[in-house]
Amino acid sequence: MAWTDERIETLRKGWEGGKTASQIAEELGEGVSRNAVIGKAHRLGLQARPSPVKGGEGEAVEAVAAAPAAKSPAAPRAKPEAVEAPVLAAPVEKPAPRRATKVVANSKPAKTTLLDLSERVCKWPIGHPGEPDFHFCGQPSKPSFPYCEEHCLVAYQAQLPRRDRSRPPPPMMPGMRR
DNA sequence: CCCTGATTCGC
DNA sequence: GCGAATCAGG
Repeated sequence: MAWTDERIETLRKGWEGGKTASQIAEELGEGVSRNAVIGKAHRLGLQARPSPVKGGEGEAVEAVAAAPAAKSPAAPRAKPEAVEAPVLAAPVEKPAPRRATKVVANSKPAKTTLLDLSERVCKWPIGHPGEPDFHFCGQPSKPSFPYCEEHCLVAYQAQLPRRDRSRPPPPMMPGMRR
């Protein structure tokens, strides 16, 4: 989509108004990513917004190595390839202990509660509201859908001609009682 | 995991 | 000019 004056206006307004890039992207509608917003904002010169990363604090970590290009605007992005490990540092290098997903003995099923809901988890209710164990499906939702694949199939059923949908009753819906 | 903004770079 | 990919920090 093109950056019309109107959309740029929305962007500028939101950005200066303190909205996050995500919120602005959402406001601009589909087809506009958070990155698109940030990229455009910078190109427009709207910069300087509290970045969670910028503060960073300096501190000369290892010093020695020496980077000829010490003039990095912000976070320097070193390409993995070009990095040469200093031989004289780190006498005891640990081989990155992979954090195993240790599911020892007592691991709870971890039910998805109201508080766990987000844009990308399936919000299909399991059980009935008010019940002690009422929760939500919680599976990864289909992108841009409120439910996972499985529940989307149940939630979004093509409208059949009235004549034909008389007989086969619809499947049981969550929260439905008979 | 989720989120944030910043930067790069192929298109 | 654009923005996905990626980085880096919370």
